Amino acid sequence: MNTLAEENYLKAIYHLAVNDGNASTNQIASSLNTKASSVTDMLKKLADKSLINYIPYQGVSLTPSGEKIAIGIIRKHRLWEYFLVEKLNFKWDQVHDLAEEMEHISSEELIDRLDKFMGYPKHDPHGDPIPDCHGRFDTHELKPVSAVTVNEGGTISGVRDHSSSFLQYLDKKQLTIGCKIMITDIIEYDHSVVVQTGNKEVHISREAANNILIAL
Amino acid sequence: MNTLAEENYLKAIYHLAVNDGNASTNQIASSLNTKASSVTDMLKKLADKSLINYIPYQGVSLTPSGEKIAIGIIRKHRLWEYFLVEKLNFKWDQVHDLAEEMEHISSEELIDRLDKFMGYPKHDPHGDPIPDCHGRFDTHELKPVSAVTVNEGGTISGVRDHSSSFLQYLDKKQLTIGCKIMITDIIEYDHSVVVQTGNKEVHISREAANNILIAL
DNA sequence: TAAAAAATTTAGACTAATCTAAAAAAATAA
DNA sequence: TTATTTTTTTAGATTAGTCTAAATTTTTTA
Ligand SMILES: [Mn+2]
Ligand SMILES: [Mn+2]
Ligand SMILES: [Mn+2]
Ligand SMILES: [Mn+2]
Repeated sequence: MNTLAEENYLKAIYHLAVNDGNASTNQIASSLNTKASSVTDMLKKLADKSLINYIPYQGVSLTPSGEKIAIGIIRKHRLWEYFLVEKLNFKWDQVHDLAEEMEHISSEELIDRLDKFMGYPKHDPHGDPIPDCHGRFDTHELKPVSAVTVNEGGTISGVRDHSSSFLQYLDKKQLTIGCKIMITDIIEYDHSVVVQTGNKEVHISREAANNILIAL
Repeated sequence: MNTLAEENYLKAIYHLAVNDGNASTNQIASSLNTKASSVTDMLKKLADKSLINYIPYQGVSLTPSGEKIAIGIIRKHRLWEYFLVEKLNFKWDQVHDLAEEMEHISSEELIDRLDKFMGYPKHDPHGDPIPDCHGRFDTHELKPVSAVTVNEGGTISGVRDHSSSFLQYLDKKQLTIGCKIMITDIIEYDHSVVVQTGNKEVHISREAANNILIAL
């Protein structure tokens, strides 16, 4: 099928192109910790395989077959993350790097059986949607806590920052996926936010508020 | 750590050297479906890393650190095979190739947690012993059915041929790991064997009898 | 709109892993 | 023990993926 490097490029392009549908050489290079010249080489290879639309100097987008592969890898990544947390009791801040490796296990049948074994979960430990075996997934809108007004609230359903340090910080503050929260105050001075969670009140920075996503 | 190719070479050398402690270039080449010249190149690399003892023209053996790596890979291979059969309901003839890929997932912690999750199984679906996290495993003697006399019997505890076709054949004859059997007759003409299993009697060739291992 | 800066591609080199063909060493046979 | 065969190693190429440095194109700034 495709090499490990090709799969990583397709996935990176998919994530970068979610917004404007287009990814630049430098964006890809920085997201894969590689050099722009290496990216150019690979873009030619992927274009030859009709997995991306590549116009030199103009950036790239995925073709339908490229997108199908990318979504397949994301499906595997998120299912393995779910497995690691739900079955092997890893913490949500420990699983990403492991899943980066496991997402390249090639068997479709394996991943479909894993999906069934776990009861067809809809979201990974970070709240991200898990594509089903046809590549479909829900894409409901979430709001960053920083965009919510006082006395509004909702359920924590996602994060924008997936770094271990941020996830550990959320654990400590008991702000995890599924928690119902209510914004009780916004400090004018630094835009930090006071949040009611369960019986506790916690105080978080504007930056943290910007990286926590809730469903209203 | 080590590359995928290096891991495969170490594992191949381990399996080949089980008997006489030594593996030849050609043996390694044929077990990895590669050419002798490629093997020579890799042997130099592994010797540089002190993972094998290599004397040109004399074959190789694993050093203690090479053996430790090889056993670690075999542990992963067999634990994943167990997982695939016990948790994902694959058949015993479907899991080897999948495990060939999964055995290279690098995390030790992952495999130790998987081991715990499954209750520290001692044998894989083919009866082969699973090394524990220290690399220890039991090595009790098994006898091929072809070496057993009439009216003797025991429990099927291993196979020498791991091919899908042989495993499917055993499934069909209901000769699977854990079955208690008794040899009721040995045909003089072709050394084929009549075996009592449960309430049935099955007739198997000398070759098949040679590839079924029992504990007395 | 011309100059400067930034982004991207090209040129040329490197490593890991593989191959074929030829040379060398070891094992076997006459 | 010499000749033949088999095994193993060496020599020289190839492919995927990466790099640095230089050239080119695009974008921004003045
Ligand atoms: Mn992840
Ligand atoms: Mn995730
Ligand atoms: Mn196997
Ligand atoms: Mn096995």
